[in-house]
Amino acid sequence: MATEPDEQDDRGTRMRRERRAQIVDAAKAVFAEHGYHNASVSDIIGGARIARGTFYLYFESKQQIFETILSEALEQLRSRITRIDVTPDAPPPIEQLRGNLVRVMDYVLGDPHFSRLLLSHSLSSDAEAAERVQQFYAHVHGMITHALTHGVDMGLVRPCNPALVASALLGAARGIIDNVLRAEHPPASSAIVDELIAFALRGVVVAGRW
Amino acid sequence: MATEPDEQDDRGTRMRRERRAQIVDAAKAVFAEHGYHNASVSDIIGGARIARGTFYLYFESKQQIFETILSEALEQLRSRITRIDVTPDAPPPIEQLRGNLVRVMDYVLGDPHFSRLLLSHSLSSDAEAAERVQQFYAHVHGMITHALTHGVDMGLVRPCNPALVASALLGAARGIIDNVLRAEHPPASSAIVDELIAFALRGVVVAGRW
Amino acid sequence: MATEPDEQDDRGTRMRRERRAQIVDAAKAVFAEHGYHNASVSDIIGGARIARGTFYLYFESKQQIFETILSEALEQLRSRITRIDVTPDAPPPIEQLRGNLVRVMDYVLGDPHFSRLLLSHSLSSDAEAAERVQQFYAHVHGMITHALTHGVDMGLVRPCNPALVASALLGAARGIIDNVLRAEHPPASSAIVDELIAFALRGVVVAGRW
Amino acid sequence: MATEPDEQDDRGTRMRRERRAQIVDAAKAVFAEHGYHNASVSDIIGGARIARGTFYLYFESKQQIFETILSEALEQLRSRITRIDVTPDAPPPIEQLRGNLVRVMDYVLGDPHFSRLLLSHSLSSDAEAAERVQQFYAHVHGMITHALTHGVDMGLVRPCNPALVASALLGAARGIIDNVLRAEHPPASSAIVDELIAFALRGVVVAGRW
DNA sequence: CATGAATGAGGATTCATTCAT
DNA sequence: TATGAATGAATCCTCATTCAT
Repeated sequence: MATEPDEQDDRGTRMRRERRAQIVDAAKAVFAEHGYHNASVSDIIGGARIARGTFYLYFESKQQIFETILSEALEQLRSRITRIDVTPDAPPPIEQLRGNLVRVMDYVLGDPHFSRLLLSHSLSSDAEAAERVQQFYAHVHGMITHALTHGVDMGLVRPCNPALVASALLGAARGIIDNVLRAEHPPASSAIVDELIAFALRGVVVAGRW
Repeated sequence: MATEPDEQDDRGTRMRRERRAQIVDAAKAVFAEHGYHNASVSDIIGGARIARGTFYLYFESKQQIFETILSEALEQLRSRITRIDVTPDAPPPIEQLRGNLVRVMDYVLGDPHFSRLLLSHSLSSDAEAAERVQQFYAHVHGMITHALTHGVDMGLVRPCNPALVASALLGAARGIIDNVLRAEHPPASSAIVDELIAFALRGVVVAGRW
Repeated sequence: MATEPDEQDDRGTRMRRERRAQIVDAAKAVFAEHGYHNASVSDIIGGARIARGTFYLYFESKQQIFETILSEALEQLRSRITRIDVTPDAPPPIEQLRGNLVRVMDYVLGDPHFSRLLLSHSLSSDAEAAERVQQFYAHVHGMITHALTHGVDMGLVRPCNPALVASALLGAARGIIDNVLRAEHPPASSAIVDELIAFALRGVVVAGRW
Repeated sequence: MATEPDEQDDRGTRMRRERRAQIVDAAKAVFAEHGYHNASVSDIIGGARIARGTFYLYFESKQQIFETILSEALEQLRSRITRIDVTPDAPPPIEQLRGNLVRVMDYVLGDPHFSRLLLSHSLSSDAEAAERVQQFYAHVHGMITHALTHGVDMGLVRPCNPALVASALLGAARGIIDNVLRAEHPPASSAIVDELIAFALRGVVVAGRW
């Protein structure tokens, strides 16, 4: 009565969104701590302080909430990674790469629990989810492979097996993320990214040697 | 009766060892195919062609056989990685490194299924097992960090955050292993290792550039 | 405001009755289609286009609405069955019987879905409802038994175990109803009833034989 | 060691059969008392004095044991009903019919709980089971219809709608069974059957009248 | 030692009912 | 009165583990 129908609807929708987010947050924490299989719906509803039935009001099943969380996180990550623009007027490729990495790193540091989950994926959960994660990595791997191939053609990248080196690069990034997630006081994204880029470009040996 | 007690014991012991190995083999295959949680004791005893109770004569629990297998595999890997000897008479460090990597790679290619399991570890199984895997990686990470620190001191490695770069290196190795394990016809260990070493040492850019 | 209090009350009462009927109709359809247990309150409120809570404003429980519907239907049937009047001035008993059967048959054909429910009663729902249906059949069975006993006394009915034959007669009626309800194009009530009466009176053999 | 392998196997098989029968008996009683939906697996295992898991060692699900019981009972009944042989040398058809009915009646009286279940079928359980029961009745209905048609052709049965009268006959039989199952001290099968046959053949009126 | 039937704690999911708005 | 989000008891089913033979 005090509010217009629209406002009521809005409030209803907002409350629903908030409740949903509350469950998702609890689920993320639980999945991150125990893994998919060791996480029980009881854990999730306990964390979210809701009744058992309420969970099923918002998600069809434990599997579905997991896949939902996964998809949303992967979408977040995908949206933070943009294909590098090599047209003349675009910013230097390295700057674009750095931008991608900083954005990813920011996300990772902002949702550390779930990021841990992404790093240790595969067989842990169900086939559907594993496939989704796998596709995400394949997607990024493809982008890197493409960039490397391009770089080799342009004489910027030394001759190599692009697919293999792309795996190494992706692995290096994951390794650093893993390291950072374990740290109590992780460095700022930019510092981390600088180290990663330096390593990726020039390896570990001092310039000129070798 | 036909054999002396000692021989009986020997035979008994040997039979026990064989039976145990038979179970371990079956369990390895099952864990590799389904992951820890989706692997059931039924799958294992089915693969090993033994009765349910027999399994528990050789192993305390599903968890314990998993940890046993894990430990044995990690021990295999550990034994293939030797600390790099920097005394004057020792072979060149890079050769020693290459040797480590080739031996690891050979193991990985020789037991690809279980290696997959090692790559996607962490939360998949129980805390105990996750901890063991974690310790292994920490062990290797420590060795790399040590070597990098040493290399920086000696002026061979460019100044960097050794722990972070060690994570990148370890990640790169894992990335390449992951890639190789997915390949239908993986290259020979030495070719893979060459690519990894080249990347680790010099990154991706052409020499002289940058 | 535009209407007097009494009219308001009337309207309120009428609206309440209509709402109630709306729910009953939906519930009838749902129970008839799915049976008591497989019918969910969600199905009912979906059919009645009302909110969940509204249902409980009109009925205490799923069980109660079922029993209500059942009672109303049984009352309908009861009211269509009149005790046969054997006083001299009354119409011939057979005509009265035929009247009963035609009225019942008309009801059955008019609400075929729910009639199906009545035929397959007993254990399907809760004890209370089963008891009600049972009582209805017992009531009818009693009437038939009474009539048969009377008929035997009057020399119209051959000597028999009246209770047992009453069960057979009731069963025959139910069998025919069952048959008719399954038919796509059921015959007219009177045709069905003629067949039933002929069977009940004379059985299947040709007159004179046996 | 004291017994031959065969005997051991036999014993194992026998024990398994006995256990299975023990569960089936308990389930029959529970289903008969509460109906399919109101019967819980807990009720069954409570009645059978076994652990929860044991139930699933012998049956896949609550649904499956119900269908199994149903099928076995229907098979029992089917095997007790033989097609009536009208060749010259065969026993009189009425005697064959009586034999069928007595055998059915004996089964019904021997397993009264389950027989109750069969009488109140349909929507109570799952679609699969309802279908099976329905098919059984359709099978019997078909046999009766066939016999009636034949009887009409031979001039033994008065002209009628055979399918409708078959429903009445089947219903009469079910009605009598229902009555007998409710009785505390049911009459002997043959007495019941005599009454049913008399009713089916000649109806209720005294010979000569009408 | 070997066997496999039996066990029962634990987990996912459903749905009739309640209650704050 | 109407609403529909929230509740939680109840249910089915799985599977690691035990133990009598």
